[in-house]
Amino acid sequence: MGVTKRFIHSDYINEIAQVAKVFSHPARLAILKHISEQESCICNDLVDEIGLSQATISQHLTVIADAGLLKGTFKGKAKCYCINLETFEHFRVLLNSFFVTTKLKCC
Amino acid sequence: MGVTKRFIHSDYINEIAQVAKVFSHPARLAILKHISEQESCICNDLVDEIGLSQATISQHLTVIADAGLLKGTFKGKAKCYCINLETFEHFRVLLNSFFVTTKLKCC
DNA sequence: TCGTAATATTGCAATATTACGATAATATTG
DNA sequence: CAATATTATCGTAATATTGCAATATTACGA
Repeated sequence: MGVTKRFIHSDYINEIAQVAKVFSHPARLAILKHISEQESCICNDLVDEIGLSQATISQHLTVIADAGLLKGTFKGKAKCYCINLETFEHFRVLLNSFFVTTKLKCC
Repeated sequence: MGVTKRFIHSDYINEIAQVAKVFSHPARLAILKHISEQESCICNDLVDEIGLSQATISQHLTVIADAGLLKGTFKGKAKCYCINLETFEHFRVLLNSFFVTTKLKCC
């Protein structure tokens, strides 16, 4: 089918899966890395740095932004992206919580 | 195209993306949770607990096992699964490292 | 060895994802 | 306003993923 049956799982499980999905593509990780290293970043820079087309980079940026991981402002012609640290930290804690709570009960 | 261009990224980035992918499906998270809560687990129990077919559960178990997250032994007719804590902890540290190192350099 | 129970594999249909070229939209500069 | 630069969106092709029924395999007990 190709469609994930989310309704059979808890909200907690679904949220973690959704968060993990954002980080499950190397291009998105690379984008996050690049943005973090430059404090702010222009999409066109990313196109040069990473070897993907502008359209593809823009798509990945949308996924990252939809997850709430970006704060975008305009600076000159280019859109200036910045990582939303609050969301980023929230995701770190969320993912870690899965590991910790799972580990505690394991054999 | 549908095919991820892994060769343009570093091994580190690719490894983290691969790990995140394992955790990016709610069924796999649910399976890990169930196994951890029962110390050991039979696939058929998972089929009852989670609302997916035996074939689908088995497929997800393969993905989890291929990642090195399971230790499987035989107990009676059923296969007894147990989480590989070393790998599990390794993955936790790996994912966390991405967050920590990215965060440190961010604006 | 035969039957049974449990798990794995195969094949398929439906949907999702990835990637890119073309083009549109938006903002800045002249 | 026109030209330019930058980013977003659309359409499309190729591949991946998800899920299940059917079947195969495996292990055990009679």
